[in-house]
Amino acid sequence: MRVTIRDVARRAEVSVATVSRALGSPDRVSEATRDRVLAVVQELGYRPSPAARSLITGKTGAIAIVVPDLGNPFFTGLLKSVQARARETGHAVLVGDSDEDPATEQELVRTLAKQADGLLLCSPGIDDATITDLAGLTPLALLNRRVAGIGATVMDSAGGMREIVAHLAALGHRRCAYLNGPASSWSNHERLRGLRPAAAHHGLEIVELGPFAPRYEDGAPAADQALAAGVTAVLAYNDVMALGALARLRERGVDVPGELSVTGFDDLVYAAVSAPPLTTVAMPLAEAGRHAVDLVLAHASADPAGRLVTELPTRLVVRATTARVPGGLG
Amino acid sequence: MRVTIRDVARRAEVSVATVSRALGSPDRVSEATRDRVLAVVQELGYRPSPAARSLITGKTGAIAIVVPDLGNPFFTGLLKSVQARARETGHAVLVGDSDEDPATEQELVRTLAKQADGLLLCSPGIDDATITDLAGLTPLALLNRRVAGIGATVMDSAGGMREIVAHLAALGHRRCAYLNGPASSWSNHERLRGLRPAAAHHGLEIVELGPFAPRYEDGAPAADQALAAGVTAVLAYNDVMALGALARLRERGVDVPGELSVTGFDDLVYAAVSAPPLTTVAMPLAEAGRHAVDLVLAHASADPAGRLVTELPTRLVVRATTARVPGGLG
DNA sequence: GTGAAAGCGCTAACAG
DNA sequence: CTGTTAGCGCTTTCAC
Repeated sequence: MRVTIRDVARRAEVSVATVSRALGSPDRVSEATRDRVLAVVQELGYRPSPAARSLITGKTGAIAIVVPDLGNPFFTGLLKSVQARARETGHAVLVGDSDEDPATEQELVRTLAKQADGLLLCSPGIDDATITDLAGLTPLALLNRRVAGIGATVMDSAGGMREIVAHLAALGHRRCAYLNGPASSWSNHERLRGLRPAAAHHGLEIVELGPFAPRYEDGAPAADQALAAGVTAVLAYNDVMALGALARLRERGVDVPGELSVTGFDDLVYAAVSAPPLTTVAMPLAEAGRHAVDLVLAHASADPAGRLVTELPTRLVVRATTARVPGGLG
Repeated sequence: MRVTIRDVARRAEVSVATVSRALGSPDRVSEATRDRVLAVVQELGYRPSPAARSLITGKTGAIAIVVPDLGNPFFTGLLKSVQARARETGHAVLVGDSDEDPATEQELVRTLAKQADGLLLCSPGIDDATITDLAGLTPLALLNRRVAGIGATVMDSAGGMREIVAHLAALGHRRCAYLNGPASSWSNHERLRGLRPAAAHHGLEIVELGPFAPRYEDGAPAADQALAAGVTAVLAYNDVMALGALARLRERGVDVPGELSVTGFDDLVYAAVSAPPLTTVAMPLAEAGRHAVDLVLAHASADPAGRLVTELPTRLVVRATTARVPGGLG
């Protein structure tokens, strides 16, 4: 706004074109000129206007990410790594929080699409058709979701679920409850896709409860229902829900894992401080964020991005909320 | 990029100016014309280019926030409420994570300043002079920090600390450790500003340890030092650190609060699920975020913003990590 | 290697 | 109430 390219040009006694080149393609300017221009740039503290530049190049120098809940450490973990990678590539990051509302989510995408060179979408909520539609607006990369023809970075939920089931089965559990996340959530489907066959395979009966919102507060009613279902283990959709359930169980005097085993999903840092520390599945957040940024940027520059969808591995982390089934053979 | 204002103008058989007005100042266009234009806008899916608009108006329609660590729920809690408020006012939000590094922080501010109408800075790290300098670049609002002449929203750390001290003193503690946050952190100073006089007043001896980085992992060495210091209570700089310390203490078989009391600061959601649930001080994050956005926006539109700095109250939340001093009179 | 000039898409006077 | 016109700050042909 204050110091423009003309100020620099005048002071360096060159044309604005030369200033522009000195900054953008240093090798198309003589060394002497470049040094002089750069010195003036430094002296005046000149920074090109992103808006003006954007108007011409069509690039904004930003990427956007929209998530369902910034209160969930899973998404902020992703955001942190996205921000870091974006910075490395010289991009700013715009963030939108839809508060789990599909309509808001869509509006956010439509708005941010114009303000960013690419958009990362963590959207359990929107339907496939709409996503395909949205993908026409701007380079789009999905996180933890697959939609035909759209680039995505996913983490292996089904595999993680299989590990949980095997773990529980090995501990002698035969009747467990699964606390569903949002019904429309892709991640929830994936959990089920891993859970059901694995349970059948191990002869585990699964009582499905919910759906519940993936919020800490919703862990309480979920825990109550699980208790009423007469199971020996509870598999929660994610850590946040498991943590909420744990708090409720303690409130009701239920011994975890003595009377009831509990598992989460995500391995938030705080899973380690719960009482007791939570058995859960670790998600490769840092890698996923980095990967998704590269994916959307490649797409934005029409690079042949390589694989359209990449699946990153997950890993069971056994802590202290799972134990042998009560009254079992020990 | 694709459908421009001219396309709309042509299709609606009006001039581009009319389209612009129909969108921006609906009351300066006849109802009939407006409806026709709006219909075409709808039909074509036209959205004004933020870059072009920005170039003229000088407004970007975004506000930026830079924080030291997106992995800390304290900052993401703030971010969530900032995002919500920004959306209400029609602004996008840019986020920068400095990873606790002052140099990165400053670079982030300088970059984002050009891309936003205002900037919220959570900067424990940068020195006052630099902040004053930065404030010349763009409307700036500080969060949890006071610098002369600059708008700020702060939460009453000192007051919270006083409450903790009074609580601990009432439980019979006489020798406590304080785990310092970053030495240069304004919040840490504020904690001390509340702590020292209150401790003196209550006849409490304080062993100051650290500084430590306000990260979960740094809770472990902090806990070890506190243990070596032979105190009966440990006051951590914040919850994240307290949670890390708690994990370490459990690892070492120390009974909290039987042998040692522990307090945090911030009241993150996860403070309630720790083992045991953490006694801490609740910070008015939601209100602070909202307030800061309004402050910076008022500043950006040269409104007489009212109070330059607003202090929001904090509140002690007693949970289960504090108890009577061991061997006390019970 | 450098300069002049033409816009990028839009808003804001200024006329009518 | 509506149209014409002049840029916002910059990059990018196109000449020289």
